Amino acid sequence: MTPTGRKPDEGERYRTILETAARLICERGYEGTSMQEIAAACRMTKAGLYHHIQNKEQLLFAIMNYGMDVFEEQVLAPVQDVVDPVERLRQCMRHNIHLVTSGRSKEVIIILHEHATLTGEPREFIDRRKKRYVRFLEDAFADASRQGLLPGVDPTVAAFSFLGMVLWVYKWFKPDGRLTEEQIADGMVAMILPGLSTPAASTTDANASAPLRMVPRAASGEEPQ
Amino acid sequence: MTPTGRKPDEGERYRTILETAARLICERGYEGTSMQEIAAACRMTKAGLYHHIQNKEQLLFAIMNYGMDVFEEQVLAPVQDVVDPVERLRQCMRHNIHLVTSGRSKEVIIILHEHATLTGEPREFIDRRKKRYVRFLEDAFADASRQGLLPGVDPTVAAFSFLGMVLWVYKWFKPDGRLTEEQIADGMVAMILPGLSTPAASTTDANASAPLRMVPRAASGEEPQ
DNA sequence: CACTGCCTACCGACCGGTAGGTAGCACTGG
DNA sequence: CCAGTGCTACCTACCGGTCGGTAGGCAGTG
Repeated sequence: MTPTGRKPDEGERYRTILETAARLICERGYEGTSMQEIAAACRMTKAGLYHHIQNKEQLLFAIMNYGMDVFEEQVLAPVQDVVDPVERLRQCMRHNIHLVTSGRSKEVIIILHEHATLTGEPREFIDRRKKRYVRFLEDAFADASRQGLLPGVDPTVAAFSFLGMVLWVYKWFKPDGRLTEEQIADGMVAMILPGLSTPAASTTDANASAPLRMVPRAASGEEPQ
Repeated sequence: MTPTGRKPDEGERYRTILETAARLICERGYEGTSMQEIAAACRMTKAGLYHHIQNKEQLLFAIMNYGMDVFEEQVLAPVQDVVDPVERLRQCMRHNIHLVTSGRSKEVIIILHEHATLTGEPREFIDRRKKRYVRFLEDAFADASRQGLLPGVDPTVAAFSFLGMVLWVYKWFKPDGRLTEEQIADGMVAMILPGLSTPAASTTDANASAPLRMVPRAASGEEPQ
């Protein structure tokens, strides 16, 4: 095929399998989705699917790792160099809410929902990756608290409160509902990260410390539904 | 039955079935728990179990309704007559966190986790019961906002933020971990419900309006696992 | 006798997973 | 140029086991 050496697949096929499986598992749950259904959705037979993966559990593990990759790239990486801890948390919150509401990454939703499905070493591996995010938030809250920018709440409680608010969104958000992603982000930022009174749109006014690293993300896809 | 009224069971057997099934489903998920396992845990055969219930879905529905009953009795009822909206939210938050952390009501955890498992009319029925709680919180936040006691965030966003913080706890709380239920409650109250600086222990100081209705529940079981 | 509460024994469907075969391609030696 | 070899990407057919659910019986109690 294509003598210049392209080879169209090279793991690309594998990634579409992960995405297809993620879509189904996100809709019906891990235990509620059969390998048969996943194979059919990939337009394959079950045996064909098993040519690419080892077993169902490893498939879930791969999906979750893929989801963690996406998360770290879209939420963590863009903000980790922001100097002001409160601004860091604000931007982080916005990115995280966007990730959950955009509905583009079913893998992330699966990580959230199937938090107790994996066991043993794979479970611990994913938990370690999650824990890194918790630590990141704890540090930011501790920083902010030390600088007197936020009331001194236990950083762990603060971090999990942040996470709860933001991640719970996947349970109730409707893309065509009354609330837009921006309204939710603005509201939640206002609730636990005081500061700027008009936080949306022009984020360029307040962060005197880290004017770089502003995310371009907006303006792309994101149709209602 | 039995005109003198005794009849040892009278639905008591049914309730222990619900509780046993809830324990298993809470641990392994709805789809991951077989009727065989539930029957065995009730020290019955599967056919024996089916003598008491109609089918698996109806069993889940019954568990969820039972959970909503417990929730309304332990969280909603004790606080709904508190006049000050912020104090109402504070007490509500504490009761709700207690319900989730005490681990006594697996049914409530199932309601949280299996939010998309039921379909059709049963699903809508449970959703309607949940919606009542959301409305209760929205009203409280709107009240507080109108009285200038809280910053004016959209009441729906505020309500779901409250819920996210509080309910997400089921995903990470460890009874024998560093954080106690009280520390979590104090921290979360401090984060979104400003006011009293030492809020724990004596809840008798703030509610000038409804000194009754305080729950006795405490002091019983609740070992650190 | 009727009824409750539970049993044994079984149903068809489906589960995750595999054995073994094959079509199509790239590469090689002659 | 082309047969042979090896490999990838699938397939059909099947495995033992389990799923949710049921028919029908039977012992105990009123």
